[in-house]
Amino acid sequence: MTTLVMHVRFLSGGFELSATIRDVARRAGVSIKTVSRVLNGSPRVTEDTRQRVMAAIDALDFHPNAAARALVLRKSRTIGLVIADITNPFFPEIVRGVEDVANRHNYNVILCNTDENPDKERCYINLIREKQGDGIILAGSRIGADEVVALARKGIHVVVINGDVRHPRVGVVAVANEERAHEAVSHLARMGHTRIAYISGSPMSSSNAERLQGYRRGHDDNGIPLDESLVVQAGPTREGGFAAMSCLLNIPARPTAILAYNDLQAIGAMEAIKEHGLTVPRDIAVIGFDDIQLASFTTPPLTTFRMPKYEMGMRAAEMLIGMIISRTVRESRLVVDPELVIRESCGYRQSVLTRGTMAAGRR
Amino acid sequence: MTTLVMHVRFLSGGFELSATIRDVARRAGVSIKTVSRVLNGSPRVTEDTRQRVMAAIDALDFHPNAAARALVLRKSRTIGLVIADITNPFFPEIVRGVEDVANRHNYNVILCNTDENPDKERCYINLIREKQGDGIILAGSRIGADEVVALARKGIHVVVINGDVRHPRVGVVAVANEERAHEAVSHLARMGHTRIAYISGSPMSSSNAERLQGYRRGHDDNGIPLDESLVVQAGPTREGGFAAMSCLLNIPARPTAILAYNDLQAIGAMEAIKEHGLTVPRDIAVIGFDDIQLASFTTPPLTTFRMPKYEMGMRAAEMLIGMIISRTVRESRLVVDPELVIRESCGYRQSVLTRGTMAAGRR
DNA sequence: TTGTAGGCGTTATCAG
DNA sequence: CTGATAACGCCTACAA
Repeated sequence: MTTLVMHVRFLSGGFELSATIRDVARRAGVSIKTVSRVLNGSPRVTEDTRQRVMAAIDALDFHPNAAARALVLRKSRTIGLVIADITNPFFPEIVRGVEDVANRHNYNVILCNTDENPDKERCYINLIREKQGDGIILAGSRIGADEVVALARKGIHVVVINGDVRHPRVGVVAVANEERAHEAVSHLARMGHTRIAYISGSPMSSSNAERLQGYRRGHDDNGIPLDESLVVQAGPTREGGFAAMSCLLNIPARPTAILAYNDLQAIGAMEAIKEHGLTVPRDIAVIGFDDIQLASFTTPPLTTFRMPKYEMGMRAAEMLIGMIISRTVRESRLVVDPELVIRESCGYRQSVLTRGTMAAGRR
Repeated sequence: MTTLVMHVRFLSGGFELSATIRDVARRAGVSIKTVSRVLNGSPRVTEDTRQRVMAAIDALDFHPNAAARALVLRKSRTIGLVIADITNPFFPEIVRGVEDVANRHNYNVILCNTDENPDKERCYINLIREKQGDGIILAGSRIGADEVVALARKGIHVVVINGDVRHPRVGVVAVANEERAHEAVSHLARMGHTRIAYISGSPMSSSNAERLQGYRRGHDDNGIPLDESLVVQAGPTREGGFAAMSCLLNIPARPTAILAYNDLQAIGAMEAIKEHGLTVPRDIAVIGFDDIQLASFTTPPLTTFRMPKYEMGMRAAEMLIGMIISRTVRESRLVVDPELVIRESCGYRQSVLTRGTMAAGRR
């Protein structure tokens, strides 16, 4: 008893130590466990004592120590959200969707930007594990599917957004990437295009691989010869798209249509085209992916596939929290099918004639 | 000893328990403390034993439990980042700035969206405290300065971005809001405008209050009569700006110029103006705040004040981590002065004449 | 309804 | 250079 008192005095000399459950118990004249019960909303406690405990709690400005709780409970009510880059307009809504449902379930979100760097991604995943994160959502993941599966095997709950991991213990919010890229090519083919370029994203990206696959299949199915020199890789940014397009503009038989991995690249490409003195869509048609907010503001407005970003984030978080709570995956895979939003960057080639139709097709 | 073995067996029946420092110690044939020393990079350990420990660590796929560490160390290497809404393009870059320096210092970021709801904000702040966050960054805070000071008094490290808290223990990355709003009004006055409206943000926002103040002072200093009916409040969104502008368009003597609390509102306002059959800037000039990416893509491109968003996030994080490490504030206040980026939404009234000049002033 | 004892995984204080 | 042991704050059995 004496040592305890000394100890307390010693510490409070230097710092104002935050109150513990023990202090609350003492002040309320009850046991520690009773306080714990009150904190956890156990019904097995008298209203009277509950009041006393509550009074003590805010008299002492007590806040339960989540670290201590996480230590014994082995759950932190924290999830990790690993994305490529919050600065890419594709992600904020996803993040918001995740955060909203997390918050609703009393979870917190640790945000991690990987810049599509697999090592950074692994590093973050480890950190989340160490922080006892209850689960991880991977969006824009650039590590291998096998690594993700390995995580799941270790008992870590993980949900992948726009990835292609197939494993019963890995939740997936997938996107019909191949089908849509195929659709884009068909759409362009119908308009008479035969030289269609693909501005590719990261080779480590499964969604990119899927789109590329759809792009290739689209050529086959529409009887268009595939010219691999029309596939050029770039970073997932405006700058990347600009650079890629610049290359594309310099090849002898330049493309008449562009499918870009994402809107940012598509926008960059349009800028390059303009700078080259050409016009979109008259000289070159452009189609993107994502439908970020900017897409409807460019000149001309960008034709693109609309991703239900907020919903994807929501679903992923619901899935993850479901896994955490039930320790199982109810529905491990969900496929989102983005819709083609036709704006003016990819009008029909005889665009002047059909202008009215085009305008009606907007929004 | 027996109990221990039984215990382990019992648990491993149900789950694969992750290895602890104790397991590593046993496997490496050293004491727990030695493992701890290796983990923390203490030099007081033989290279030989270090090797053995390291081997044991990855043989067991050991990951130190940050919760346990946080419990004893009273620091979690986690900071809370409380923002209004990641979906508002003003925030992603700030968040990125924060996350980058946090990561560089081995800190993690818990992201919280408050939607400008003070209660939600308080709730998040409490959560961060409970999670033993080492500090908090508030961006777009809507709680009172006194509450922030109270936090600091309790020993919680806090940095406010774009807020007006004055206290030696609160870090602040401030913005010269009043001065810039004043400049905007002066700029408009010089162009001949006398009916300048202000689309206001949240009344709880200190940055809004500052801009409003500058708006008012700008009227005084330029000899323009102030008409309070030209100040209308709205949410910090396109929808908010649209709604506010719609009101403004319906008053008898409608304004000829708009200063909006942020770009999103300004863009919404331009949409309302267009929908009303009027033209920007000929009929109504518009100036925003922030210079979000969209701003340069609108028709016409938006004149606005460029916020160094990434840098603001960086500085805030550096300040916070500095406070955490040194337990003091070296430079508690830093003022950022956004620059007016003149685009076409606010050309000179005789804009046709000076078109060349305007274009030169653009980016 | 309430209280007591022991442990969660790590670090820190002392000895050796 | 290394090791035993007591915290850190909370929760869960079990007892009362």
